[in-house]
Amino acid sequence: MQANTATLKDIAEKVGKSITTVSRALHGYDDVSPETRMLVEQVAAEIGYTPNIIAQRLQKKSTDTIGFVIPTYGPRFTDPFFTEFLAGIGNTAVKLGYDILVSTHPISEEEMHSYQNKVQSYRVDGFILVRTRRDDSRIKYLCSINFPFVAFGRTEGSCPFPFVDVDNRYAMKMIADHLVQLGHRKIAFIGAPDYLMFAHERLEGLKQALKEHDLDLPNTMVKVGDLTQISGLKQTEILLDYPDPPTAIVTCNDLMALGVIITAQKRGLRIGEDLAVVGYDDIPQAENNLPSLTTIHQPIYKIGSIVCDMLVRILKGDVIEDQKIIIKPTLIIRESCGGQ
Amino acid sequence: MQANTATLKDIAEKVGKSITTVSRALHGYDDVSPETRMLVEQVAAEIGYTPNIIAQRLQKKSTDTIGFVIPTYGPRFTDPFFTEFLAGIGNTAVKLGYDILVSTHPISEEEMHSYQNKVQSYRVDGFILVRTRRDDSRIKYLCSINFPFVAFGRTEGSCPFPFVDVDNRYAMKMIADHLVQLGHRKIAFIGAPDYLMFAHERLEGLKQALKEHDLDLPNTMVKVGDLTQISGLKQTEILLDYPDPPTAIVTCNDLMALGVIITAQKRGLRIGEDLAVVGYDDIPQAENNLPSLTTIHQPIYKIGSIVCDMLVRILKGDVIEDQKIIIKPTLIIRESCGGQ
DNA sequence: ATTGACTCCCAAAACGTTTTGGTTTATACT
DNA sequence: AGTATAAACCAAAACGTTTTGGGAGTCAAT
Repeated sequence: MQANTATLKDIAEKVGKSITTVSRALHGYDDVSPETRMLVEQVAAEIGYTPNIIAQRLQKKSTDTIGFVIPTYGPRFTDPFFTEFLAGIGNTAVKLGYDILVSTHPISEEEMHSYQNKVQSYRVDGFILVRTRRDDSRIKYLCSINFPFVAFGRTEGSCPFPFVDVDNRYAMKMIADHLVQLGHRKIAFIGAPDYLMFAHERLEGLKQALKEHDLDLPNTMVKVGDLTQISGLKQTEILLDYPDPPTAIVTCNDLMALGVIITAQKRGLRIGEDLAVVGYDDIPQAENNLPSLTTIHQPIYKIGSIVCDMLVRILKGDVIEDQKIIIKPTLIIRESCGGQ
Repeated sequence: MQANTATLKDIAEKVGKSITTVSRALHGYDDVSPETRMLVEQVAAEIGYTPNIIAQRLQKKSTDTIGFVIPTYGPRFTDPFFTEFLAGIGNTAVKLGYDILVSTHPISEEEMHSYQNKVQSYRVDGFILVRTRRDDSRIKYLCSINFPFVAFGRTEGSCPFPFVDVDNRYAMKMIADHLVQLGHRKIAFIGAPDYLMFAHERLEGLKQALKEHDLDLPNTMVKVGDLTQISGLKQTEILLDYPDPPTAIVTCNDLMALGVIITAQKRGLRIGEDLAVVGYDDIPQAENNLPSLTTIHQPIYKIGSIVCDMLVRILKGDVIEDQKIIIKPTLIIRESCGGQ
């Protein structure tokens, strides 16, 4: 069953030196003679020696592994966000010599077990957190035991921790300004559950930005979706059934925005003229859709990469000067709002 | 930095027994008196003992970890397939007590290093392979060293290995029959690079199925995409520019099919009437699209789950009676082919 | 009094690595 | 001749677990 089982001991026997010397030779210590080092390296290559990572980890008391728990919603779970983010952390981690331990978990009580278990059994050195909640038990837990982690997103709790976040309020302000400038006064919002920090921020951001234009965002114009296309589709039905429907719909992510467009098109509305639609994320489809989707671009891949890099630096004991990174997103204006 | 560091030794000291006895008590051996066992369990719970997984692994010489390498294409990589598949293996793995080590890697020379490295340094006990190639160096390598793995998809090589696959030729036959029955004679195909086993099978399957209807699939009617929406979009431009364009376009996945629809719509064609479009995968969007997409449904989540389960059984030394599972997909008829 | 069976326990080895705290030998300096 | 200094090496401990191969004590049957 096993390919390779060469150990330091095997090398030591071949070269007639001790295990200590072999180990030190391979690690570049300077108390090994050049000839010995050469010989050791040669024999190691010859018999195909690869260090046993598990033994190294036991001795170092670290795992060089980063934990990443993907919160899933139901079995038909698919969100472009996660593959792109995963690619970002994955490609960075491999460069820095770290492994990624991924697990998937519905948001639930048990979710915490997943974290606790990984911490307590020394499976990972640190975590990357995503989809932060306003009241986030994961963050509370990790803070309380002082376990290293970096989050994509903030929380409302008081404990300080390193994170990368996108300026959601700024994004909503850009959207509001753009829509108002195009003449819209009746604007609706399809958000996500309010316990999600980013959903809350986007809603509050939109409210505030509209207020600056002396516009109100009444509760009837705020719907809660679940970030899937189909929920965008359904919430739009409700909004468009109003006697006085909105002329613009802003959504919490592109997937839902695509749903909005479909419902509107089914009703014969012309997107960009009868109804303006704005998404959030700038997934690849936003650009190719018909009509193409005006949206907020967040560099997900890059954020994954930054988050991973920060975590590794923390794990290596570096002092992080900039623990709280806030990224300004950009508004990508396309066809779905018309007025071009 | 660390929460918990209780070891067997700590328990042993508290209860005044040896480490051996404590270990055996916790593992349910019957050479421990009931009182001792009770006491050990109580103390363990009290001081919050969790076994050090790394030490266990070193001693057991196994990692209880499954490797999964996601082949990525460029940084804007996002494919709904992978999140759903990952959720399938992830949720199954956690139930069976296995970890998943995910890494992302472009298809390249180095990709093999990623596998070799994980094998040689004892990082994983087995692999799950996906997107198999007709000539697959990963499979050759793992077979040659007799390392456990299960694949989603087959290969053309001769070495036998356990896999789950979808009957691609059967799927294409269903599509061909359906289209021919609707009266189509000029059918085009937008595939994926031919080195991918599933792309090859689907193309060959379509050719063969058409031949049974005395229809030809000329090379001009076969385009190669890269599974992204935008490539579906572009290849369709070419097909529709022909003086004698196809009346139906079959694609290798739904993302490309969505691209086909967009290009056709931009040109003012009515999908389902002027042009029939068929996808493959049945991603959630296929159902919600306007028009909804006729496609082949593959139970990706379930396949992930089965593959994971098979691998774990192999790792545990079970004899697998059914090493080659072939799943019959279903044709989901929706609006994009019309004729309903 | 011995034997055998049974119950309960444990010291030590093993997994493969890195690190600690040396020793030995040769060379150079007083 | 004695003493530093440096170069090259290594035995043993440590990381925390599981397993091996026993041992000691009790009780009942011979």
